[in-house]
Amino acid sequence: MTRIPVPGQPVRGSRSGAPIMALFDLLGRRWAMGVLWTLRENEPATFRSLQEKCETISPAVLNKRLAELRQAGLIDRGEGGYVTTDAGRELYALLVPLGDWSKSWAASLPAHGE
Amino acid sequence: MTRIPVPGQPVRGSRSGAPIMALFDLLGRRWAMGVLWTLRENEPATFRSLQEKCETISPAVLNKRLAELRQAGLIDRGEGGYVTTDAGRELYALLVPLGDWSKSWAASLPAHGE
DNA sequence: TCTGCTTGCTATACATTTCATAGCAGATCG
DNA sequence: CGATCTGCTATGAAATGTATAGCAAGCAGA
Repeated sequence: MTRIPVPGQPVRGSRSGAPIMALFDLLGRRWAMGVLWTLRENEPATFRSLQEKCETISPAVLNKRLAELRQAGLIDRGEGGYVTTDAGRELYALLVPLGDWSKSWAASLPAHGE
Repeated sequence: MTRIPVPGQPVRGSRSGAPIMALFDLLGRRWAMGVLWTLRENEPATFRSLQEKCETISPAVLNKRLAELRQAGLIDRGEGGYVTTDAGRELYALLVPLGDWSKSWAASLPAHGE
């Protein structure tokens, strides 16, 4: 099983395991925020539907992220599939402003990268 | 040079390049949020001092993240070292609530993981 | 019960990213 | 000319992620 970053123990980025660093470690894994975002406050989502919504995620990684997010108490498996927990919804709420901000950020960029 | 996720173009997680997905791609790289966090609104930081504050980051990755964050317009190189831009400070401000929340999250976890 | 479909994954092989460490070139001091 | 600090590059190994195939379980209908 994947070892998830635990606050209070050394994590990538902090030997002390400062909560924020543990969180950054957890969320700084490919797709972690994307999955949480996709799950939102919506209906329970099945593994396959999450896979589709995430467009390009591979099942191996999706499975890993789901396991980590569950261990972290952010999501859970319910009747019809995966759902966010209270904690997950709280965290999601904190990501929403990022969504708003990202639009103005996008607008401020050259818009044609490489 | 590292190719950074550009809103409006396909990024990891979205063929459409939705701004939030581009942002998640950028921030979902190891150390990206940690570097931004470490840089805060503080004094300009030198490469070496950032390396120390980040404890375990390797120079190769630090250099890569700095280049990406600069391309993304979040940080810049000033007189005494690296500093956050206005946009970087805006984004940092959005991360602050995560720092607060992470403490209650930490408290709610079994606290002894594996 | 056989066929076909969906579901949640696992297996495999390969590519990319990150880590850890060494060390270099340029600037500054004495 | 050292000695030291700077920002970084080089390198090899390990960890992580990608892409695709496919399996086993659970249903539905015939």
